[in-house]
Amino acid sequence: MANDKKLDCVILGLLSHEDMTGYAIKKRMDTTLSFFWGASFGSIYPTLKGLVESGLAVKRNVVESNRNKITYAITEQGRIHLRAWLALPVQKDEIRYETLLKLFFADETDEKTTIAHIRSFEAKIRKELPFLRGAVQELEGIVEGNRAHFYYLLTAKFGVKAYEAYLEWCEEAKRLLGEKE
Amino acid sequence: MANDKKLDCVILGLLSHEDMTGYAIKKRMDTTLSFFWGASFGSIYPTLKGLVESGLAVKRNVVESNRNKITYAITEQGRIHLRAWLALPVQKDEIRYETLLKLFFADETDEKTTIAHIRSFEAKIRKELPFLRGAVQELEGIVEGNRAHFYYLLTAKFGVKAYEAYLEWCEEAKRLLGEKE
DNA sequence: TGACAAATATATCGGATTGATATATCATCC
DNA sequence: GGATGATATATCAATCCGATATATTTGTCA
Repeated sequence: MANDKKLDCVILGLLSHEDMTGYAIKKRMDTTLSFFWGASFGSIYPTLKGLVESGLAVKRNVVESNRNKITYAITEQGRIHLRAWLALPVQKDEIRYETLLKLFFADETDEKTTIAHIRSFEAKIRKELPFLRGAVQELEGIVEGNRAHFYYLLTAKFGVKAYEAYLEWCEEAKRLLGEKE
Repeated sequence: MANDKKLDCVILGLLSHEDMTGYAIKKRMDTTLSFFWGASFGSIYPTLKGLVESGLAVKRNVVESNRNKITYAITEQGRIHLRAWLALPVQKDEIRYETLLKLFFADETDEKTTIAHIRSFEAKIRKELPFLRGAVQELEGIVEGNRAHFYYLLTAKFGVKAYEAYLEWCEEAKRLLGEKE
């Protein structure tokens, strides 16, 4: 199995911390990882299937509080795969900001629409920033001696710095759009 | 034709500025738009075909300096489609930073590897920042009265602010990784 | 002038991924 | 008891990327 299927490695990374169900993996994606990565159910479940088939993870039927769950655990082979990927150079870092796309082509629309896009971008950032700041504060307290928490802290700090810069830009963009008229 | 195929709208946006070949569209994606959007040949050519089939663009065989080119132009219908999309709320802004992903799972690897990832991220940003700063400076000179240039300027300013924040984070991350030992 | 690399230009294909949708069970609240 | 929402798994069409193939033109160095 090649090391270039990203989601294989993301899921193995999550499983390296703890055993998880597909649903729990999705939830983690939508919370902790959401500001720098994402994945859908439509990719998570087939990927888990593939990981089991190639021996990188194992499946365990668990009954917990009267509910049947399928929990996945990383294997030694899976850990080797994960480490090999971590050692490879980063292939791609990319942004896909539809807001900037619409802004770039905004000469085809009216200013009101454009300002609305910026405001809604700003609102989204303002809403997410407290969670990132909260994570930083919480992690700074408990990071001593825990490597996993330390790295989580570094990513959260990235998020805070980036989002603060975005908000500064929003102010400037709104000001320039206002002056323009 | 629905308004939810992003690449349709991106290409129509580019064609709203000037007629272009598929190749020129790809080049624009890899330069001006690269820090907030991307597209491959494997999506650009089929999309152009689709745009022509649905009457949003027209194809023109052009002979320029002994070379046969297929140039595409936006139609009035295409402009209507573009404007409708611009008026819709933004569906999704997303980051996919493999660097942050590898950092998040870095407790499975050694510190040397992690620092190397951060350094190479930093190098990439440092390399691209001058282009963005150059664009801002150039555009600030010629922006008067040109709406398209003004919006291009706003996106470039976003890039500069974001990239400067990234570099600050790189310094902090390297420092914290150093102190850790 | 000939050779070779690089840029221009178009096109296709497998595989990865999203977004939507479907199904079902369990927990909670009124 | 019924509604709603969370948990949980799964599939599918549409979309998109990355790699690859092909061919022509331009530029450069010998």
